[in-house]
Amino acid sequence: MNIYPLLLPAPGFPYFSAGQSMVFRSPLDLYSSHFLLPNFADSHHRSLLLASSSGGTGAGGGGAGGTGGGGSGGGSRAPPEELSMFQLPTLNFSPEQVASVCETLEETGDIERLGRFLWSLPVAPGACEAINKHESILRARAVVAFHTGNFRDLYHILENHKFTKESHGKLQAMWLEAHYQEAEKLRGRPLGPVDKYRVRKKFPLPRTIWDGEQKTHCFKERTRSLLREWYLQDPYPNPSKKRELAQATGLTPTQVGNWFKNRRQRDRAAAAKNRLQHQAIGPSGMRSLAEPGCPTHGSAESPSTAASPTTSVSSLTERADTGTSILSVTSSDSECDV
DNA sequence: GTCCATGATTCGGG
DNA sequence: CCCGAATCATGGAC
Repeated sequence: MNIYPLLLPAPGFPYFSAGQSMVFRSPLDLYSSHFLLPNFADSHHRSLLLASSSGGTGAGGGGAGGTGGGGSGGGSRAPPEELSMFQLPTLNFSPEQVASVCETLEETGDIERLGRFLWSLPVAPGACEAINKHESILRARAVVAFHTGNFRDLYHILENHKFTKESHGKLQAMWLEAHYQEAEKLRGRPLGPVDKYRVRKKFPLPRTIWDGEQKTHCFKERTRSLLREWYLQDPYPNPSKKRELAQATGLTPTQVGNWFKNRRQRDRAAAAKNRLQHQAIGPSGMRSLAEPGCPTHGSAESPSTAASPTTSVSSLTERADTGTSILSVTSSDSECDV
């Protein structure tokens, strides 16, 4: 799930990190930042920016490893002498222009350049606030923080600014991936699915990047019983039948297909297990098959056994393929109403 | 925490 | 495409 390949954090990356152990950029970085900046002051800043990024000539391709972030948000500030130096050329563009540059750089994927650009922005209190109003700029800062491994900053940005739905997907992926990477580093081995699940549980998405919509876990019972009925008649529905069923249930044809596929797979697994136990314990011991834990729930519903209204909402399984009839009643089937 | 049920996804085969 | 098999993801029960 490594959607955003992580760049190694550049040494001396200052950002708006919590102020501890600030390391400042090299003179070369500073110089290249300044060299770059006048280009943005005019109305062609976007095209100039892009042209310089591809050419790698002089200032454009320069900047060495020193990525940087917007000097706001987290609170750290450069010492006065440095502040006065890089404040000078940065006040020529409007927040809108800055946002526009951020969007362009983010789209092109030039994260290092985006970082340098953000880093060059003014740190004066008024300017910071104006700039922080723009989602593109905040998102850009989050992207750069992620790519440089500044996860504290990333979390701080994501937790403290409300983002629109359009940004949610990307920001959520960064939130999770950052937490995965931290957890992985902590335990010194790759995370399995369960580990990741626990990480997600431990660090739920902040509401600033999540609209609170729950993913559906189960279909409605009405949907499920319909699917079971049709499955009984034909476990291999043709495409038109699938569409029809999709219409009737409100699911997509793919979901219907998945449901049938899963149903068949789990019936087969149950049958296999059934056979195995049959061989192992002999015919006299078949009673144990109806015990909980045997994954025969929710399989094909026999019309004869489903006749009772009380059992029709439960799952009754008939193992026609093995010649033995197993009835198992699940309660889980009726729990979910999605 | 672990196990289970269940929907979704991936992958190789035809 | 669809299939089966394996696996992932997720919510819930215990």
